[in-house]
Amino acid sequence: MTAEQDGAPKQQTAKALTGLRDLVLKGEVLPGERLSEVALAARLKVSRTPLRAALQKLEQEGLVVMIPSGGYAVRSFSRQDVIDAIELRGVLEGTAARLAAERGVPPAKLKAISDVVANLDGVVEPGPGAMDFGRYEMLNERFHRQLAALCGSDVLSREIERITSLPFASPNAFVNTEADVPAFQRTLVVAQTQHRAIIAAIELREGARAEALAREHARLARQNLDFVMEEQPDLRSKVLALALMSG
Amino acid sequence: MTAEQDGAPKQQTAKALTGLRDLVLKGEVLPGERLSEVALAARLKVSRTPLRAALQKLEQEGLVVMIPSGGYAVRSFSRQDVIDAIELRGVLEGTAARLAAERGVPPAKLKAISDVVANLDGVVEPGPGAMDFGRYEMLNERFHRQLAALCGSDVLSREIERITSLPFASPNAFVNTEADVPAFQRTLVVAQTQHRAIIAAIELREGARAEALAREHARLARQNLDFVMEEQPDLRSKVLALALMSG
DNA sequence: TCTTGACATAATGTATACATTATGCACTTC
DNA sequence: GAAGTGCATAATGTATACATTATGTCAAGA
Repeated sequence: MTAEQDGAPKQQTAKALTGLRDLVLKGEVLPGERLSEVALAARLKVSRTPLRAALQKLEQEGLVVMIPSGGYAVRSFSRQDVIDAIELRGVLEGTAARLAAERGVPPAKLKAISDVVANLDGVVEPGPGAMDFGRYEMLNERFHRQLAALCGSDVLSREIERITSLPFASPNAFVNTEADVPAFQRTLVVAQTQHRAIIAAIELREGARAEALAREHARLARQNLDFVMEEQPDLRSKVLALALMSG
Repeated sequence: MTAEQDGAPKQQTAKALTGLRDLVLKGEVLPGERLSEVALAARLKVSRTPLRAALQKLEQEGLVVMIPSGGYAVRSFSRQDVIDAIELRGVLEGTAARLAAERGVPPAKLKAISDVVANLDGVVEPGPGAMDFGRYEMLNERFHRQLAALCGSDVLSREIERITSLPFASPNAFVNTEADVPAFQRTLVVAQTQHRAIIAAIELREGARAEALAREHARLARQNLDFVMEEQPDLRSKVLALALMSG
């Protein structure tokens, strides 16, 4: 038996990818430190070959960087990097919204995303019991995914997917935190208002407004970032997405 | 001798990368066709391992796509894909210009890019003899590269570099063609005017204007694309960057 | 004749052996 | 005592062997 014993032969690289991503995001490998291939391969129970494939993919995602002398290291992000990534998500989602408005959207797609917005209303509306943040997270991701695909451009949706793969640039990056901070819960109401407005602008073919709204929507993430960093630093450990940020 | 005989040991993947890119761009491997690893490895005189690394990098650049059943194929781009890639370059360069204006630029960087613009003046100005398109190409690439780095955001410049790696989204994609078409030469004058205006807007901290100008600047590429496709289809073969475009 | 099945072939995915290069440590020398 | 050199060790980059899976062909049956 030269090949693998347990998993399917083609999924070793997937196993390495998810395992490695977990190690990075959970902070079990520190930024800047050189990632030993043999050690990681042993730890993840895969061979070096699929591990190297996973490292390359993670470099493409931006989580690790190549060391000039060879090998890889966990990338460390400055606060400015986080700000820029959020800004960039706003710009790209803004472009998706503008192009959708300018070029028009097939009714089926418009109905699908409108349904998501309607479902989000049910989550955000103050009702009996606590707000279901898990459900919000799921619907919010679905909204942003559908928005990225709304204008039908593969080139654009690929790019949005790329920048969104950075955990702190994800639309849900700060949602987990909000559960613990009552003041944050109200930002979800604002966010949902923006969701509605973006779709309305697209339906009305108001491209500039749709773009501006989507940009401002991403800006909420930056607001949350600033709040965590400057007013409640103790919250920072609760935001898993910020584990990669130094400083 | 198990290792390589000729090249340096760490540069086999670079050799595979450039060689494979050439094969794709020169159209020696047709879009949609499955890329045989063994055949390519033999053709490029490298082993399968660095070849696979190169394939992964090219997938990240967007030139090839994974086949669900395994392996890779040359990606085929529709005309809409080309349009979207150009639009996206405009959006990203616009963001670079806006952020540079909003955040300010260190004088050294500003002087460097201003010098490039000044040198471009010398190329575009109608003087004795034919226009030096090679020099324009070099300076134009330098201008766009410096613009991408002007605001100092690694996240943004990485993204611009990515989209620009698609040959038809490169700032120089249509410059080669212009040499053959006198009417096109005047577009270089317009382009240079826009170069000047973008830098001026950044110096004046006029972010919105800088962004709009950079977007409009990319739009020149789309104009050239439309001209080639609709008015002079025979020119299409001269634009190497369009070899990947189907339809 | 068309469809379906099995089989042979070839190609990918994985594992591992090998060669080169980088890195850390000890020793020598100034 | 500090700095530079040489060597041993370990890690990366590359090549290749192996196992599984996909694919195309041929034949048999409807």
